[in-house]
Amino acid sequence: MNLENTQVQMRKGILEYCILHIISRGEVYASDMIDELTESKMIVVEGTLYPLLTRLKNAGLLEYKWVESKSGPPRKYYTLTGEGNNFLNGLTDTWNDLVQSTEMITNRSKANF
Amino acid sequence: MNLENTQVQMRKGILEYCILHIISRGEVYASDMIDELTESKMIVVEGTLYPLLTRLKNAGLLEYKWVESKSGPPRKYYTLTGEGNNFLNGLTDTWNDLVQSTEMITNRSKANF
DNA sequence: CTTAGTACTTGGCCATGCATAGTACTTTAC
DNA sequence: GTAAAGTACTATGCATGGCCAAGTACTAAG
Repeated sequence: MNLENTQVQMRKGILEYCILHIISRGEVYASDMIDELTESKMIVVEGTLYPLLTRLKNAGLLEYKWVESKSGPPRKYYTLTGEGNNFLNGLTDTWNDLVQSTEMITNRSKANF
Repeated sequence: MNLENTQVQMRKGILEYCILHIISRGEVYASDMIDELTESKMIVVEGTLYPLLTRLKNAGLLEYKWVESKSGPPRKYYTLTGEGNNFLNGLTDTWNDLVQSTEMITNRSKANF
């Protein structure tokens, strides 16, 4: 029961939401996403991201196309499908509800419930 | 890959934080917590709460005392230990960071990244 | 004594994040 | 031409926590 472990647990599911959001803004490939996530302090490693992308693709939320690169192997550039967009909207609601619920609880302590 | 499932995943770890917060405000027993969590739309069922309380107690974050009830069996009234308080503070930071990171990502879509 | 209500317990399932190791392609160096 | 380094993606197996479902135990009402 340490903090690190709880941080991992708190991240669960939220990453999916963040990834979909990033992809919704335009075509990106895995390293782009890792860069942006790291920049936002949402640390993610390859072993987490790639399986997640595969899962989302298999679920029909994403699609990709291969694009050749000048420095290394070709890259998968991802985009959201229509279904992916709907799913993202659902997740947005879920996330907002969750944040609001949590705030409702944590702010009550100040108000001497 | 459905919304419900993701909602469950998103809840992971956050519940722990909410529970500790509720207990930090004063002695409560399980049904009190469920009532408050339900009120805040953070739906929780017995099978989720009780094991969580046991885990937190075994980790030394909580302690309880039995209090007899006039309408049913005695109740476990929980309070935070010193260690529990420290842990709660850590979780507060973690949660705030997570919310901030997520907002950093989700708000960028509006700004035409 | 039986029934209903309240409070707590237990065992097993499942999805996700992660660590780790591995594959495949391209460019550069010799 | 081939060895080394770098980049991008793949695969496997584990740990954790929320949840379902069934079960125990105590009290009060009929």
